[in-house]
Amino acid sequence: MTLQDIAKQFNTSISTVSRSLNAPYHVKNSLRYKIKEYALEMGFMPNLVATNLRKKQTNIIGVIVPFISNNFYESFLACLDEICQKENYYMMVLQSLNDINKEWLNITMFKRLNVSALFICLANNSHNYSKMSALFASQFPVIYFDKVPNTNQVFKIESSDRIATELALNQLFKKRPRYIVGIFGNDNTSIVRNRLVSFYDFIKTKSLQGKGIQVNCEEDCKRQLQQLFFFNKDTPNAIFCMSDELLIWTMKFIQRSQLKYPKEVDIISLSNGIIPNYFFPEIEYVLTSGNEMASLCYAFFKDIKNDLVNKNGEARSIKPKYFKKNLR
Amino acid sequence: MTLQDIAKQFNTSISTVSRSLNAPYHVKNSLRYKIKEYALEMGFMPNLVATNLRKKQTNIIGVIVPFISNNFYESFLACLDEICQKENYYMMVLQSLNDINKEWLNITMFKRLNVSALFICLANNSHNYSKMSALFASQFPVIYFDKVPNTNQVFKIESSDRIATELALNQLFKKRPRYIVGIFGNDNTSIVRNRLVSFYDFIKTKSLQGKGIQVNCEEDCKRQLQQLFFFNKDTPNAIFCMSDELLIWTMKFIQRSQLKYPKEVDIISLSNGIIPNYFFPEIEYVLTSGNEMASLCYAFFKDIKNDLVNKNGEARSIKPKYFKKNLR
DNA sequence: ATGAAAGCGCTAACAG
DNA sequence: CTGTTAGCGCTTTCAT
Repeated sequence: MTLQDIAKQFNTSISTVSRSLNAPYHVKNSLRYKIKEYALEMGFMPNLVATNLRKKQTNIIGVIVPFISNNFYESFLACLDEICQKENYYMMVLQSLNDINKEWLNITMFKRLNVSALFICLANNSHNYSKMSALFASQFPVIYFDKVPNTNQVFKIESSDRIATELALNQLFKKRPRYIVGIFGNDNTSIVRNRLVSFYDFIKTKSLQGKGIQVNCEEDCKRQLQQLFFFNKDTPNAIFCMSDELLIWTMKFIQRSQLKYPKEVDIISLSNGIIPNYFFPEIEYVLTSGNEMASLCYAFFKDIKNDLVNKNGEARSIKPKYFKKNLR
Repeated sequence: MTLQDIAKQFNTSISTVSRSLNAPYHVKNSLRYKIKEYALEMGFMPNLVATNLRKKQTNIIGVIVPFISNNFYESFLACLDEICQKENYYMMVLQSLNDINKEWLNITMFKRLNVSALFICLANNSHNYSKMSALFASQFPVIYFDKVPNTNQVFKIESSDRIATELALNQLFKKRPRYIVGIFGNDNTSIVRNRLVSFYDFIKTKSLQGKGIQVNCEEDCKRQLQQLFFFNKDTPNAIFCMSDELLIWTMKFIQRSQLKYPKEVDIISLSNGIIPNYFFPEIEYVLTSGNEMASLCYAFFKDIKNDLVNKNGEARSIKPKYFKKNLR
């Protein structure tokens, strides 16, 4: 069923039908009502592909993340999805699997689909952003979030790694820890680097005993923690985990070693709030939720869109706030 | 940059350019090479929207799931994504949030986008499938998976709830349990019903003592388990969880109550294999992975697609196999 | 208030 | 092997 079909039904033209459905004020009321009713009754659904081709706009917001199945991105996507629905956009998600070739493939896909905007969290070591910025540039906004390029020439929303890390460490600090272990991923992303540096800065400022370890798998994590907890003179009594995944590995170690927390060892994590509640007692954490970042991305997008129209588009960066949870 | 632009560059027609790029055998080699090279160099990307309008085909496989952030769907999506990439399809995911209105919105969206196929796991209590089947019907295949309509008139891939449940219970049975608790969701889905019935059938057949409880939240789960474990004459010594979420709640109870497993209570779960490894010792489980279902969906789709061409399309249903993991 | 017509970028049937 | 042409379904300008 197309506009054509409806037009025939009323012995009128395609334009009139189109106008009845979209720009009501230009069609005689009586006719308009009849057309709308008929369209509704027949379940007419305008072909998006045709509309998009004509309008050169899709109302699709393309999102690229390394993995869909990650607590942080999940919360980001859930929130963005909700916003999009309210605002009459469609969210389309593709994952890069941290593969920069796949990332590029996804980018071109979105370009060819004429998406209205691209929100992207870069794959590790991605250098695609230079090509990409050129590609979309003046046509559609590209907003980088979470893992962002190291340049000021783009729109980006970074995670405030330093603030979140300090918030968590301060929480541990209140309970006068003797020796803090920081557990970090061992990939070379800005996130890991920032959190690691903030960790050591904090340790230094507070004149604490502390050690940051970088682990690449559960086994590695276990090995390093065993070393620290059972083969050292000084036993740590506080742990900071920079992510959910690391928290899981750490908790496996804790349970295996039958260490009591928070009594023998105090634990805090950066998290989007799901995993820490899988354990009893619940783990303290600083909420680094994707929700806020999604809201910021969308707000940023609307802002830029207007700017693009006014030709004032200019690189800017925003940082979200963080909150502590499950505190004792 | 469009075909037009390239055509001008070589003083030739749009068709020749199009053919050079898509149907090489119809263009003189020398010209073809030059055109392809030029297109590559200039980073030409054919407009998908135009192609789709013309071909009435999008190469997008639309997927609707209740939630993206669910271990089972994650594995399904990850696997399907991989397949799609290999086969030159794009996977587009929308979530219904178990809201049948949002589900319907998503369905119409996919319809209007002319997707090549729709894979859908129904929202709880959805009755949209009757309208939907009519909508897509002969045009595109609709494949229902996991939560499927209770009719034989559609293409569907069900989970083999009975087989998976029996596999898990048999594993418990080997260790001669005195009293098995089965923990089930309390939504009225076919999955819950099937697993619950299988549970009781098994208990009966083996003449075991057993009780199935249905819980709707962590608190409820705790309350009911406390009752069974601490306020009853007979204490259960084996637990069967029908899903990951229930396993998490159960483990919270176990840890809180300081029950030892597998010594004091043996635990097994149906799972897609992530959550059971969050605990130490790891929990035994029967793998109900989304991966296999994704493969089956895609294979089914290709099959139906050919059938549709041959006008032999006929409702069929397939069931996947399951495997046990983490066994002791 | 309405219709005719152009055209978004592409493919494919047809003619040569 | 190549160009011309029609048209996918829709929006929008320009007449009337």
